Amino acid sequence: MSQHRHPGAPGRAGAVPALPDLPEATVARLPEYLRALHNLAESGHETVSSEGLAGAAGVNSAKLRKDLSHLGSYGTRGVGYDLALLIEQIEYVLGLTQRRAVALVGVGNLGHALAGYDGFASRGFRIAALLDADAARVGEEINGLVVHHIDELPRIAAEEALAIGVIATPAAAAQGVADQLVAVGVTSILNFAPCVLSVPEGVDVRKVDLAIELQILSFHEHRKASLTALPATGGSALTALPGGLAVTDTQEAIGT
Amino acid sequence: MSQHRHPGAPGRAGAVPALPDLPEATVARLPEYLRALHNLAESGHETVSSEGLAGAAGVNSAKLRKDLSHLGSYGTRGVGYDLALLIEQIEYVLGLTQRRAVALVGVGNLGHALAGYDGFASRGFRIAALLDADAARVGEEINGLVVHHIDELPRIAAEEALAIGVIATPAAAAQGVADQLVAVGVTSILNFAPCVLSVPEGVDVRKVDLAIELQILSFHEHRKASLTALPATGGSALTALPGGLAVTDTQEAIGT
DNA sequence: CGCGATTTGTGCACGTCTTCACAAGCGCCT
DNA sequence: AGGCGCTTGTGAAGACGTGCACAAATCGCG
Repeated sequence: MSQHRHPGAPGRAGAVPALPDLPEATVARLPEYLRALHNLAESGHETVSSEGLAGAAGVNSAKLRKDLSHLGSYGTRGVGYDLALLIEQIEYVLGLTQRRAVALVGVGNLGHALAGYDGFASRGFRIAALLDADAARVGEEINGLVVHHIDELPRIAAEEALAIGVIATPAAAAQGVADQLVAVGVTSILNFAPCVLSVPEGVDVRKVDLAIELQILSFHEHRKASLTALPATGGSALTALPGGLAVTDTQEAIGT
Repeated sequence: MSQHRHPGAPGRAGAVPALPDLPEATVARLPEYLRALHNLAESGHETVSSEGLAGAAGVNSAKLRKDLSHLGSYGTRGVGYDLALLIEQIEYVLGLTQRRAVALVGVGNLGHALAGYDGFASRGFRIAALLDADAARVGEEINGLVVHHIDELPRIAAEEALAIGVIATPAAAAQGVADQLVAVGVTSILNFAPCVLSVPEGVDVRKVDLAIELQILSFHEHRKASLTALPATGGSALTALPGGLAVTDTQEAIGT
């Protein structure tokens, strides 16, 4: 296929260039590729092979090639991918060429950490507002941003085009906050509260739950322990374990 | 199948009861079911139907039944699932009956938040150690725990059976910390640093990256915007957008 | 005791994701 | 110019996950 569909002119928005609809699994990996590409670019590389990039991103090289092929990407056979071009392509597809405004609701323990996290700014995100329902927290300044009351959300949304809402409140308050975010036009929500949000169709919700991740790991620990215990005598003690990893064929190392 | 294999006697460990090896997707959903079950139990319910539990967990009821069937669970047809029994089963399978010790490395912004997060303790986890490489942070007390230097990891691991390591360091330090954790026998790592860890076989790594989640949402925002722009005149302005969600058939609401 | 209402557990078909293996294409060296 | 080695892009097969639809099982009631 030398006939490319010119998937997008990243330079300037305006002409809508018919985004290819990527498999969801591919979309989830693109940010990882992007990070790896930036790292490689800083190390002075100009091009990279699928093998090299796959290694840096922790995936299979065939998977990587198929992922990139979905966005009609430019790579040259026998050489590899041009770093700058590929970065530009991925950033365009992910919509990172426009700096999106993020509203962070809930300035507790986690909210503080998120407000101070540089990973947001380093990609194309800008925290446009810190909000909280607790009047005692309103006015506090975090990382150069002042905390506003959640009731000011409509006013702020009118001034700034909020793209994404981040919920870092207790579970009990999360649904109400989600409703308020949806009401002012936010259609993408990142939810850190341990609860299920119900939102109208067309609104995307992604959930991050630290406790869930730990429980998944706990399951694998449990399974590994039962596997190593089986070939043993049977009723031996389960006191001190470490020393050398014995397990052999269990699970792949990198989880998704 | 009325012949159950007696999948596990949650009361007491010792006899290893041949954990069924569940599909990974099922394992990832079990913690969510567990949380929903606890909520329902607090509301005074004794039993719950697959439909009811599925609603509370935000999944399809058929999926839920299939998931539960994998762990040979007890439900009674015509009635539903017994809450207490199901909770016990899931907690056993996830290995939450034993309180696992977690070592948290990196007490920066995020580490502070994690150290203060109750979600750990509320499930079967206990932060056994706070560690950091920065001598200025050693000795600081967070949430009743004292920060130790990372070099004390071997000593701490000898005293407590560390089950899980949590890495909340900058990306540059993460691989070194992972190596140290592996060296003292940790076989499960939860990585918050934005980088790929390479670990020996048999070690499980799960990654949580806030920036990646935002970028995935950004993609969907970008796609939604391009979809709503297409049927319009073509070159209209992309200034203020909200007012009413127009998108119809786009994506399911709850992401995984 | 039998019947109907209800709900679980599961066979089956479908869609998505992954992985292999290889042809097509590109650059370099002679 | 021609050949050779290397790398991309992709067809095809297999693994995995999902959802429907229904049989089997249980309870409650007349």
